[in-house]
Amino acid sequence: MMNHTNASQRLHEQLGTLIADTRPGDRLPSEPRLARELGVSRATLREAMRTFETQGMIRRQQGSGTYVTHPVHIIESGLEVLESIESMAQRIGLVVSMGKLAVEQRPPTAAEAQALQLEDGCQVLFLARVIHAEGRPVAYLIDTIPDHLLQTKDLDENFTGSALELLKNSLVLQSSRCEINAVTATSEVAKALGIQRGDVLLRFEATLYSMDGEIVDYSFSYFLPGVFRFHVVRKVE
Amino acid sequence: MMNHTNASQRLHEQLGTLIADTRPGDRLPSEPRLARELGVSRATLREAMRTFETQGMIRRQQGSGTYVTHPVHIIESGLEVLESIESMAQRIGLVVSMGKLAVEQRPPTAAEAQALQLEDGCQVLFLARVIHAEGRPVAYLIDTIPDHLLQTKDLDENFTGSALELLKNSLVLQSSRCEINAVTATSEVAKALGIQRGDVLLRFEATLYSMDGEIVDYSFSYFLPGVFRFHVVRKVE
DNA sequence: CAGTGGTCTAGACCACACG
DNA sequence: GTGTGGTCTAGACCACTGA
Repeated sequence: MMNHTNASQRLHEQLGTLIADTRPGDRLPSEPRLARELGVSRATLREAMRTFETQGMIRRQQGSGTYVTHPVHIIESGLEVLESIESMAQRIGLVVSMGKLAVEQRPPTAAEAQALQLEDGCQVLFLARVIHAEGRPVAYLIDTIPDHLLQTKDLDENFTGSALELLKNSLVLQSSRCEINAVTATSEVAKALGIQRGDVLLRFEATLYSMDGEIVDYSFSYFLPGVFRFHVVRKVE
Repeated sequence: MMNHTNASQRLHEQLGTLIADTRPGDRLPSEPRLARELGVSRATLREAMRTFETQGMIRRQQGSGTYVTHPVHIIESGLEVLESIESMAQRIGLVVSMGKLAVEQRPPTAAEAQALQLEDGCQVLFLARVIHAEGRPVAYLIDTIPDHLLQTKDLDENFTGSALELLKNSLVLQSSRCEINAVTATSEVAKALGIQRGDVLLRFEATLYSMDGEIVDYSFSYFLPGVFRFHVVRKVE
């Protein structure tokens, strides 16, 4: 076989069986050791591990080790209806919780001002938080909301991470325009989700409209592939 | 320099300005030379280049060089309606064409048989092709169709790459169920699209239903991020 | 043929986790 | 402190392109 991909493929298979043979929660051998045992360099091994990490089969924790993860139920959702992650998870009996939360009240960036169609001098409430399912980070959500609609003081200890639920309290919402793309994780997002910079993520960029046509929320949502299964029914013609 | 991300960020900025200052179509300095000039190793430089390649700003061609690409018009489409890429492109006045085409008539794999709900002994028509826009590969499409619906002989020289148009000729179609995910390119797909293995792609996995409820097509579509902008309107409640 | 990008190696230093 | 993963380096060999 001249095919030079066989080396990578073989390594991929070896890693796959190793992970399959390891009990969930257990730790894999360290990278230097595993690289030696498999006869490849650490860089190559890490590249091969990336796929499994992306699929959520292993979790790498700096300073501690690489662990085989417990399989996570897949969160499935149609995209036609806007739904919070909690709501999606609840439907399949999955427990989700909010991890790190960052709140800022500040002037909007140029992009935010444009997306929200804000006048000069307005401020926005900025929310960034990690969503966990079964103890693992699975999504990173960023919302930017005009501060005449929502302010820091409106966030109490009952805030679960869903900006949607929060806005529903004081507004009648209409719909969200959501752009879908595939991106690689920046350092910031990678850190929040416990993955590596450069790993692949599904990204939603959305603007939320209230019933009277006002833009009330501009958000970025980053989802771990493998945990979420989003679908849409597309009609012909 | 305490912040270790500053090195990467600075490199990213340097690369960005270099690309911006280079005329589209022109070649960048070679990797070894550029790495020397920027004071980083080739591996680090290549990692930094990956982002720009993903965004379609540069094109790397083995044995030849790295070129700054001409900006491509963005192909925008809503997902509610199933539409061929040609049709999408036509709306914005973009010329698309089919690149490499592979056709097979063979028994289905287990996954294909399950997705298409085929009985034993059936055969399928397998279509894989690259779609180009403005001379650049932008999508890789794979369709699997039961061979009682479509056969190799039905593909004439007028085949443009759209399985949808082909099926419309003989069937009344209803809708498509499309799962959306972010993936990294396999060697096969990377080669077809002229990107690197491991680069990020948007993937649609779809099953197409005819008006009488029969599954008539099972497909995977891989899209270059940056070229396509898919959106969906999500209603509240 | 020389030069390019694609891949891999061995080794190093760092920030971090955990005892 | 010790060992982990995260990152970077210098160098090598390969497949491929194009003169």
